[in-house]
Amino acid sequence: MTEATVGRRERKKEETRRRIFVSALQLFQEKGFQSTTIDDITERADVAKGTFFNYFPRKEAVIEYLAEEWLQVAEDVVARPGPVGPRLIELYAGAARAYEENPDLAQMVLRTSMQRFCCPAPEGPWRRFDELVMALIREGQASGELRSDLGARVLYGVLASCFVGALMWWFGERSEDPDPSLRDVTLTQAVATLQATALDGLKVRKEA
Amino acid sequence: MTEATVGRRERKKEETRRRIFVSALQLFQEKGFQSTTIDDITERADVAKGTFFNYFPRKEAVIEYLAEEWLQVAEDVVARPGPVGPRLIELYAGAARAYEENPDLAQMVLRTSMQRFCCPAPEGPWRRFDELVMALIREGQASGELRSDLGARVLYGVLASCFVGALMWWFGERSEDPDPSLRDVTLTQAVATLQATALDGLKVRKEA
DNA sequence: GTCTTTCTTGACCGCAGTACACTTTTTCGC
DNA sequence: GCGAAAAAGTGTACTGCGGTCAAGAAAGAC
Repeated sequence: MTEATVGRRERKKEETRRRIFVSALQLFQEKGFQSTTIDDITERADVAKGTFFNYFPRKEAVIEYLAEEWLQVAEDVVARPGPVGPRLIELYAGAARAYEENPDLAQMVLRTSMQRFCCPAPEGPWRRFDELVMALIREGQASGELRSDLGARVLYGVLASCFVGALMWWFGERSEDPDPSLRDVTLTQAVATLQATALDGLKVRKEA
Repeated sequence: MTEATVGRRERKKEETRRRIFVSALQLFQEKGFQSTTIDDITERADVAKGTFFNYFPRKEAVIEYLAEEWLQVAEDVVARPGPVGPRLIELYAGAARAYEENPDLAQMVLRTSMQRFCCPAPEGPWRRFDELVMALIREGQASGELRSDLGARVLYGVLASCFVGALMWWFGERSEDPDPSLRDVTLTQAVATLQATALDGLKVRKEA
């Protein structure tokens, strides 16, 4: 019963959410976030306007929902065993790959995230991402892999920044440089390069 | 003529812009950016709604205009003689001070800037800030003060990130830590601490 | 004065989000 | 099975705000 009964209603509900979600993302990619109206979305999803708000309280909530899905992937990475360093890198490299696969959507996610990070108390998926990375850093500090003379949150700041920096570099190269070989540098490479600078600062210095 | 005639109209225009600008900032501080309506602003500035859009194409343009004013200060810092390092630091420390003096407004500026940085081609004041810091970095590379094995834009990425990281740390400490002594760490201190990690990566390594 | 240019005005539009009364579908006790 | 309660969906009407626009007022040139 628990399987079949929870079914019908729950299933239909999930299906409707999915239809709205997918329609919205399609339209965002086709016409951009701003130019897509709720009416566009509900028409394509074949539901009434009010139904949209049953599932997503605001238009941006669709983007937040997408962020949540991507976050699932990130959580799997963090849960893996082994040293902290590679997992941290993989976390950001994964984000970079998501970005390359779907720049338009990723940009919307990033833009929304950025806004959230600017306010003292980020909420929802970003708060969880926050805690996720923080836990990973604390683990690294406990195991002696990461330096402990600075607080975990400082290290988190550097790490997050490293990614932001990579993004900026990537955007910069792409828009400024007419050389196509340089323009084709991947974001993943950009993240790797940034490790050579900022990320190194996080590690325990063996020579000093 | 050029002095007296440029007067009347020109003067009134500037005065109207100022009145709208100041009213807007006041209201943003009193009720927040979102909750302030254009009607609120125009009512306080005692002009018609349409007049607002003669001066600021969008609501956020008020924030951009504020950013532009702050940017003037930054440009003076960059123009100063001497080694590049202290000027770079002063640039960000200045921003940090502006932040501490007026957190609410600065947060809005930051939020808007963040959004702009996320798109490949930042425009307006941010583009100029971009060029400003880039020029400073190139100067440092030319004089041998900053490492040249990485492109100027990479270093810029690290530098900008450093500031973002400091902000995140600052927010984090403030919201999480109940210890008031820790909560009173200034953003300027935060920036300084971040230098110990990310910023060091920029410098020419003398021992290696 | 009158002509031209520039600025101001308020009515107007489109869209996000709300409210509500109503229909349809699903669940579940009996 | 059946019928009532609960939940999800529909459609419409409404509010509020960001942003536009055409017509009118003010400033300067002559």
